[in-house]
Amino acid sequence: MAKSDPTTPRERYRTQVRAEAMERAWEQIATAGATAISLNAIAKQMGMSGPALYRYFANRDELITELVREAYRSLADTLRTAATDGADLAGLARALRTWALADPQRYLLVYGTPVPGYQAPEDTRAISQEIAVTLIDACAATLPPAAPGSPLAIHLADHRTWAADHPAPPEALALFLAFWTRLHGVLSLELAGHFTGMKFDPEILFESELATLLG
Amino acid sequence: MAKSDPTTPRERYRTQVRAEAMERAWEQIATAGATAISLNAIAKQMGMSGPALYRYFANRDELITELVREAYRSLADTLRTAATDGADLAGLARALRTWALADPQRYLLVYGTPVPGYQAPEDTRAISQEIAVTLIDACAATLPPAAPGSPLAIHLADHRTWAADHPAPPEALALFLAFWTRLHGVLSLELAGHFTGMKFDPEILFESELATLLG
DNA sequence: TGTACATCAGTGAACGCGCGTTCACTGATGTAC
DNA sequence: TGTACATCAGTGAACGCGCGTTCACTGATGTAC
Repeated sequence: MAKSDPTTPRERYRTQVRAEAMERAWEQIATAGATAISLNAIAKQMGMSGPALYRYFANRDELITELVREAYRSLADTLRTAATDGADLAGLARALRTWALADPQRYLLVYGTPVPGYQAPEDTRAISQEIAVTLIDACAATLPPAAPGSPLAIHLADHRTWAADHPAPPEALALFLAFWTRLHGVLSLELAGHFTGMKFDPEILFESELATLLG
Repeated sequence: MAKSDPTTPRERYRTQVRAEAMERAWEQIATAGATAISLNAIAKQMGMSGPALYRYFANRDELITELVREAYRSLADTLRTAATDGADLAGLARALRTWALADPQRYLLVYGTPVPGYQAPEDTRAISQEIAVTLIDACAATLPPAAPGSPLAIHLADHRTWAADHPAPPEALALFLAFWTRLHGVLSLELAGHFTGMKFDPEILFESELATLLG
């Protein structure tokens, strides 16, 4: 049993060190932003030499890719869990905001200004689509029975490959895009600090946008 | 006449070199993002030595500050000119989008993820307020006579210092915030490349959001 | 259980790079008499 | 108009820093007989 177990002690150690490195990477991101991620600095903070980390990551880009993947996965899981627990679109919106506020730089790594010189890998697109599908499901359930066909909805009826060809009515796709972009608008400005100094409460704005979305 | 002119040849030369340095800086931003701005690289591209630029900018932060100021000024002027020429809220929205698409990194420098380690100076707040006031004016003119007092509007009635205590009805302030955050939501995702791959037209989404805003 | 070997984690030195910034200096441009 | 001086632009060398990454090597951990 233990013999056939594919996770040898060495393999377990490897994943452990990788996990700790990514932990430190998140701390570094939280402090100085995604651009500042440095294998040397992470290694130093783990008490080991710079080149040692190259046993665990091929290079800096692979580390960033892993972080992006982890962030996407975390959000996808958060939303899917909420949906499974019976959350409606409003509940998903609040889950999204909670997730974003828990670690602003994690949100911005994925949805903020791209890290210069870094190209996101193809397979994150799959997770991104998974997130979209979860939200489109909730949008379809929220939709009033006879929603009017807006120009956007008409356009989307023929452009739904990005949504994994989700069979929802085009109005649900339109609702999802409004949901996504509006909440991102509030969240990204809030997380980037563009509301600090203005003395109003961003949460009220968020809730107001959400209420408008739900009609 | 020419004697009392305060712009001596030397001063004119100074402003000229400063202008060219900022030109190169914008090119550098367009290529590699705001984080990559480097006095040395700019100097080299101008055919002069690195330290020479320190005659024109106290340090890297002052250059960035000047770029931020220039971006804000450009947007403020663009919107004010459009408003003076009789543009309504929709016209201002399209002027904003045109301005953003003309130089995506310029938009992101101001409204994107903040440059790590850089603190924006106080006086940009004034230009930012000028932009807000221009838009709030247009929002007030767009507002239906008897707009309902949403929770957000009620909240904003007592929190309008950020809008330079604009005397518009709180519903106009609420409309401005929706205007700003929704259009930023679409624009920032578009400029950051989050719609590439999805095959739909972001402009249709932008126009759809705009139509919804105007009721 | 014990020995011989292979695997792999981690080190330190090194390469080349670019950065921000300071400083002493040259040479050209302006100013004052 | 011509000379003497002050101002200022730009240079090259230098400092210290951190980065990504490669490489030859040591030492510990596992594996096979």
